[in-house]
Amino acid sequence: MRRPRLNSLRTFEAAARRLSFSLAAEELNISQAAVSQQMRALEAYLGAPLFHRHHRRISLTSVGRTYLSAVQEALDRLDTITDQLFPDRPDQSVSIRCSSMVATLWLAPRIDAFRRAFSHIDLHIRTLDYEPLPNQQPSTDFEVLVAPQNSETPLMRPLFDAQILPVASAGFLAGQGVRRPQDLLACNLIHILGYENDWHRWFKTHHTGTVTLPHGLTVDSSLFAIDAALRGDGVILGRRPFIDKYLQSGALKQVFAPPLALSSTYYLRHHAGRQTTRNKQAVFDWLLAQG
Amino acid sequence: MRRPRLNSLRTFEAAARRLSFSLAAEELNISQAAVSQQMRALEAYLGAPLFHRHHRRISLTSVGRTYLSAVQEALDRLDTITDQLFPDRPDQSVSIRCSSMVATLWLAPRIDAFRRAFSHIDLHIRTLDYEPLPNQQPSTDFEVLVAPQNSETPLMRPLFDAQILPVASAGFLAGQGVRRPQDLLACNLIHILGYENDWHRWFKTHHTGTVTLPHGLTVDSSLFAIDAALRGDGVILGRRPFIDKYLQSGALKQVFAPPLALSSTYYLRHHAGRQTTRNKQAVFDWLLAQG
DNA sequence: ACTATCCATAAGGTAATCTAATGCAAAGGC
DNA sequence: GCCTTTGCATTAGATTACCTTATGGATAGT
Repeated sequence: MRRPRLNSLRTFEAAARRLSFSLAAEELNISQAAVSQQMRALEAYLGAPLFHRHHRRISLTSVGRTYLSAVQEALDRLDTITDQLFPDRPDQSVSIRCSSMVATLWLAPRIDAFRRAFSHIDLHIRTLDYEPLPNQQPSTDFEVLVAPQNSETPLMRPLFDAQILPVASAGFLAGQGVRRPQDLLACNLIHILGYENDWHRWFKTHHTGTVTLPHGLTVDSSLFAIDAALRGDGVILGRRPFIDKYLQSGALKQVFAPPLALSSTYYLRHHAGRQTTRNKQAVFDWLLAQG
Repeated sequence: MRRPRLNSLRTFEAAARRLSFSLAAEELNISQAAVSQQMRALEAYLGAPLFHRHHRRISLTSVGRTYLSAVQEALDRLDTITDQLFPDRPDQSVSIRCSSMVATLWLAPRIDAFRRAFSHIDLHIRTLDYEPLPNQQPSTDFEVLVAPQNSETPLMRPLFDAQILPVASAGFLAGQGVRRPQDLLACNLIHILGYENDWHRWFKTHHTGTVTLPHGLTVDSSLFAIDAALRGDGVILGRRPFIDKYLQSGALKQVFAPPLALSSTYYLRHHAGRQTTRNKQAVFDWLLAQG
């Protein structure tokens, strides 16, 4: 006897509130045609038109207006109680742990696209620059981390390869005349806590002979290091693709021609201990595609 | 952010109210497996169990109980306002016009099956024994009527062929010794208003020679005629399949061996003037399959 | 023990729903 | 006025959600 197509009431609410099928479609992340069809079906089911169709706009019929307020009230009530009773729905939020550099320079620029692709999913970002304790229960769904090559498993897939190479501001470089790796030893090298070894690795790879590293500035975050380099405080071991935008804008310059770089692989790890849902899997795949 | 699978709330309401997936499935006309899957999906979505699973029964969790009352209130509200605003939903009811005999002896025995097949559809039966005025707007979706053979069109399909043959109660026949058609002329023939011609047709077909019909009892409805025959008041021209159940039980007997019968075709007509919906089409097909 | 009952699960099919492409009509820009 | 843009309708085809059938496990009743 009674059975409105409940899902289509969500569509009706949006279309009636926005007074536009197109805007409702955008809001619901479906096509305009889908809204049109659903409304046609709903009206056929109810046996009365809900909308007046004008040339380039729609308006509510009298009964449509009445129905809208009733539907809004019922859906509001339902949504409110659902949110109250089930505040954190695992399938509706995704948490990801990564360094502040990854968060700021890789993830943040993609958040807009993320929201477009997954408008109904909350994204929780937790930045932690230190290494996780190996035996600890993971607290996030995903994690972006650096690991040796060939670390790939189904739950830990390569995201991108980072190039680690010396960069500095154009202004800083102009005054130094750096040509060969060993010339760098005379410059202000900027060090990052937790990554102290990188300069050693770099010199070991690209310079033969013993090296005594100058200790100019040491900062505790890659982001600060980049800031310092942008201000012309010295040379950092920058990591592409994070610093690509500064290289493109010319704010930072590569000290040498491309080959003089280290490489390390960033992985995206899926913590299987936590419940794996369809949505999380979709986000996992989307993030990989961004790599 | 928020998006409960609205349709599954209907299932939840039924399952929680009946405290049984099987009974809910029956009520909703879906399989038990479908209920089980929907509840699993809903719980996964909400991130919390709604039911305790016991050995052969389920019970609500505390949060499930709270959710049930909220969902019931919201759905009730929605259903109430929908029924108020749209009292006659064309897709939710089907009307059919037929004679009282067809209604009582053909349709009524099938109503149970109909409700099982279309539990959400209201069936309106209008019995009218007189012929419809040809140029009048049809007031029902379907109509069962007798028409000449070869009357078939896409909108008017043959439902079954009725055999018209003399029958009477066993007790009545025992006292009469009827052997040949003309023996009938000495019996009480029961006539039906509107079908007066049938006896003439029968004698014309199965008896050569002029006939003067005895006029015993005349009733204004086939149902009364059958009643009269059951009481032993005389012989009627009964119509199979309507009287099949009396023949099977022995309450009525065929006066002659089977060949001595007339035949007429009952059709199911679909009134296209009225809105044709998916449901109405399904009912049309179902009725034809019953024929 | 044995049977019947109820829920869970998996595989596969059906039906609902969506998208992409296109049409149409009117409004707004030039 | 003509042209472009905008918004809804419609269709066919693809995709996804949903349902059914079949099966298994567990237990309560016989």
